[in-house]
Amino acid sequence: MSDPKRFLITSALPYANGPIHIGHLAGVYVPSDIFTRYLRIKGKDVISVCGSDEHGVPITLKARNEGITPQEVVDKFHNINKKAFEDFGITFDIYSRTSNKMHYETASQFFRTLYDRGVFIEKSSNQYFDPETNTFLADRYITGTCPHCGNDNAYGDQCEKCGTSLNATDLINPKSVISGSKPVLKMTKHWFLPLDKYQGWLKKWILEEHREWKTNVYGQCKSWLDQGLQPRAVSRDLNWGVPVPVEGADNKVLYVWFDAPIGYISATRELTDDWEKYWKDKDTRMVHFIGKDNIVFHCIMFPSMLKAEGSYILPDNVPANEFLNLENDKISTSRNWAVWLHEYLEEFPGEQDVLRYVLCANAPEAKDNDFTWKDFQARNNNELVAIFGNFVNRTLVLTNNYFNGHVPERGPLTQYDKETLKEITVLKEKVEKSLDSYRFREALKEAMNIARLGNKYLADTEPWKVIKDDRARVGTILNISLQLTASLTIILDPFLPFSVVKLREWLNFEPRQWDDAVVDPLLSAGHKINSPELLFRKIEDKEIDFQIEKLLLTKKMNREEESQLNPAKDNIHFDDFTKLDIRSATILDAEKVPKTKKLLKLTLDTGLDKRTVVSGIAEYFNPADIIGKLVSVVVNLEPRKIRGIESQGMILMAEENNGKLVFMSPAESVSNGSEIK
RNA sequence: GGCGAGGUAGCUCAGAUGGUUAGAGCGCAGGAUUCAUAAUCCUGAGGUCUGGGGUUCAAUUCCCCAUCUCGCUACCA
Repeated sequence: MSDPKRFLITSALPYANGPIHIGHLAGVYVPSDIFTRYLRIKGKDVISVCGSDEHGVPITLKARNEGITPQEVVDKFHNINKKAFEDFGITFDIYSRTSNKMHYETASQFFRTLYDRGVFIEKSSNQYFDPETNTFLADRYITGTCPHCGNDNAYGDQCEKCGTSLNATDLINPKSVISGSKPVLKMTKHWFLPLDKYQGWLKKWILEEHREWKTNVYGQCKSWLDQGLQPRAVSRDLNWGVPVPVEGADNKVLYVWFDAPIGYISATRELTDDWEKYWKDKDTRMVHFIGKDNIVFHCIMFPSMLKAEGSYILPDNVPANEFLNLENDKISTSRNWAVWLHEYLEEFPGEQDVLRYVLCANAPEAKDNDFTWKDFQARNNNELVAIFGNFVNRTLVLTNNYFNGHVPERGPLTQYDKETLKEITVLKEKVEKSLDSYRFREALKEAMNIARLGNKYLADTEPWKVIKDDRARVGTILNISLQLTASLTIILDPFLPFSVVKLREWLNFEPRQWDDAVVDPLLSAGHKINSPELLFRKIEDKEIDFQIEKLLLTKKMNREEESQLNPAKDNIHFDDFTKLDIRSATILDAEKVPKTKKLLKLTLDTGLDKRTVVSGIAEYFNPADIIGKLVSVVVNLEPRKIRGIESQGMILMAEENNGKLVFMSPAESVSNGSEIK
């Protein structure tokens, strides 16, 4: 691996609609910070940039719900998260935000450059427009009836009941979320980045030149490239975001996926006038730390943008992590299923390193992992306290007791002494090798092995016995133990920065560079050390129980929320009711609609006729099991084509809150075609 | 439905280009030890490597089928 002149580390911009949780940390920020600190202590020219991603529809929706402005929403979370990162020791050189002026300028310029160069395709299409508020409606701003499952509250991009993704124009009875009025279709123009044009280049760049990327990253890219890329819109009709810098583009902003990664550039510009050195010099190595949900944006789209612009460098690697689960459940901001960083910092003050350690040791590098509080406790008590903390404590206490806090002279070395010292070099190189290839868990394990080595060394040499008749030998043993301890302050620096600061104080030892970890001796004989405190404290069962209780409470509240019934709908006239023609019918045949997850094609005997009905129930029923079933069916519903099959009616189902479906069947056998009223 | 990643000891995870007794940490059992936050050190028990086929002298590692988990994406590989 050739050595670049400098590094540019980016960490995924957290979306400013919620606080940071352990999933973010384990997936992105802990590894990126370890990597950055590692490069810094190696004396490399490195900058780490990040910031809040503050645009996009969800933030405007949140603002509307809470009756505040989008700016107020992002101000709140930007400040919370910026502080939480700082307090947690994530050392970004700058934590910026996409709502600031520099970003608007940078993003506009970037767009304009591509625009002037004729990179974009302009396309007009019909989109829903709210005549009352005079705005185009993003998909999320439209609700209506899902054509698949009949849910009345489906969004324009997706029905959350049946999970189908939709086009806003698919919805039956569409309704504007903003005004409640019925939207109308209106022509609107958008700009598309023709990703298909970069397909050939991307294939070569990723599939041939970056085979070393992690399998999850490489596989995902390959999947996209094999499918063939399509032009993708880079603008939206919205008034929250960076305005499209083109005449006649009123109320149009840059789409977030285009806007956000440019945030890395604007953050760098804000940090230093010398920013181009980091973005445009071939001797810079850029690394994107992200979660797996961001892979295509950072490996396909952003590189295409950079390539289209032409003067920028491309990422050298994109070490995306998988996801972290919490106590066997997916972490979810909306369901409050998370360990929030700002809460952790309050509840475990001064114990940043414990969480950093646990999240690194159990990082989801190759597959989704699970965070449990019990594991958190165990790793703290059995590893940090018992291995690292304990070794340090034994060494410093012995030195204070036997040599009054002075580093003793080193006498003649035994073979074992020499091997122990040599092992530091071996382990240091292992840590390096792992970090250089983004294997952080392995790196941490090897670093901890230095403390393990120390414990074993003390157990084998038994200075507390030897002291009775060979004080000089004990001096040598402790000298070597102190050497190990000093090395630890360097090797563990990227992982456990807070502990390392304490340890250095006790050792009375200045910060040193990475390669100094194998300098011998680091502490010269006679050097005075201070008296130590404890590096880590044991975490008690009751603290863990408290955290688990907290999560159980969340579960309970979520359940209560879910079990709340929808309020009754508005009253209707009897006439409206009599318009419905519901009959009993028998299912004659049922088969899965090919290439769908939820749809069954049913043939019914309604007494009046035999007809076909498409129903979104395949997840709950096997076709074979429901043949012969007596059901209720609305027979005068206007026929509708679903997946190319004309559905002539609707089967009545009762739906539990968890989505489970139950047939509304006559309690006793009745003849087909009997009217239900 | 398609595609991608994963399913390895009780738990959390490693296992590059296939090769003699499949690894680590924690947990567990036994022993040693007391300098240390009852921490440490040694030894040991524990796996039909999701299931079923196939290729090969040889497969956890390659191919096919099934199944489960996660992610991406949907008239489309």
